[in-house]
Amino acid sequence: MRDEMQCDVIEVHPQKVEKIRNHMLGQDQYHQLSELFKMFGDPTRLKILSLLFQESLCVCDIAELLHMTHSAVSHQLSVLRQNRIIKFTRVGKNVVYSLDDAHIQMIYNAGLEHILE
Amino acid sequence: MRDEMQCDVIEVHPQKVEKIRNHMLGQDQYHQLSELFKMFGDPTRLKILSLLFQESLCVCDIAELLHMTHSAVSHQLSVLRQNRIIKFTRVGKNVVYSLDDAHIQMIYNAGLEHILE
DNA sequence: TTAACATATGAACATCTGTTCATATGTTAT
DNA sequence: ATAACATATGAACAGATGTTCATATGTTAA
Repeated sequence: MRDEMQCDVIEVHPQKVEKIRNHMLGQDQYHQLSELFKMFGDPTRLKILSLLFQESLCVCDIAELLHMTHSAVSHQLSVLRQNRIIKFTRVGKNVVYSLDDAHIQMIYNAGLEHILE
Repeated sequence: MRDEMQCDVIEVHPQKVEKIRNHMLGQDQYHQLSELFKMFGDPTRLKILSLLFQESLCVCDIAELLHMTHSAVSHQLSVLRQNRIIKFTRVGKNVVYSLDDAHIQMIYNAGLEHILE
């Protein structure tokens, strides 16, 4: 019934624990959720997102705004694309990136509210 | 005026870029924000948070619920504590952890809404 | 077609992250 | 004080992450 944990059954509050366990998400959902939040866990990607909240932009504009190489920006855009945070359309020589989903800005804003107290 | 970027001023849409630049946050704020989101970027920490949304818990209960070693849980709790996501109080032999701020659940829920479409 | 521009991508690299293991600290009951 | 329990912490390690560099792909204009 119990595993090799050190603390005693009496100490662990078993009914409390069982009740909480029933309300947990599935493993896969925690994983999905962490992958989503990882996208917000890097300053470069946050900057890119905050730019795209204002306006759709090409790689070149983003690189200029962030003072970064095109390559570094393109790699991050690729990550954001793969995680369906942003989408893109080709316009002539340029590839224009924009937000894929309104949820994204809500998550960003929820975090921003927190750090601004 | 411009740096060693490859693309031409005409291509970069300079007034568009300047307008957007004025609305950016400071470097430090992007960093703070990314540090905050990093806390949500790991399944173990998400699980711990989702437990604490329901109820304050001691390390032992959390380890039991997550089938993890006390040490691994304690390390993550330490990270969450240092980033002021959770707080703790000692109750006899136990240390009981709980949420530090209502914002935390809002951020989590915003993410959860997104992955649930 | 060729040259020039815009973006993408693979490999390499240094750094960061999360867990484990061993050990230390702190609390309570005896 | 001592033993047993609960938690914390440092070092070490494997795996993930972000940037750079070199190169490839794709588009447009000449």
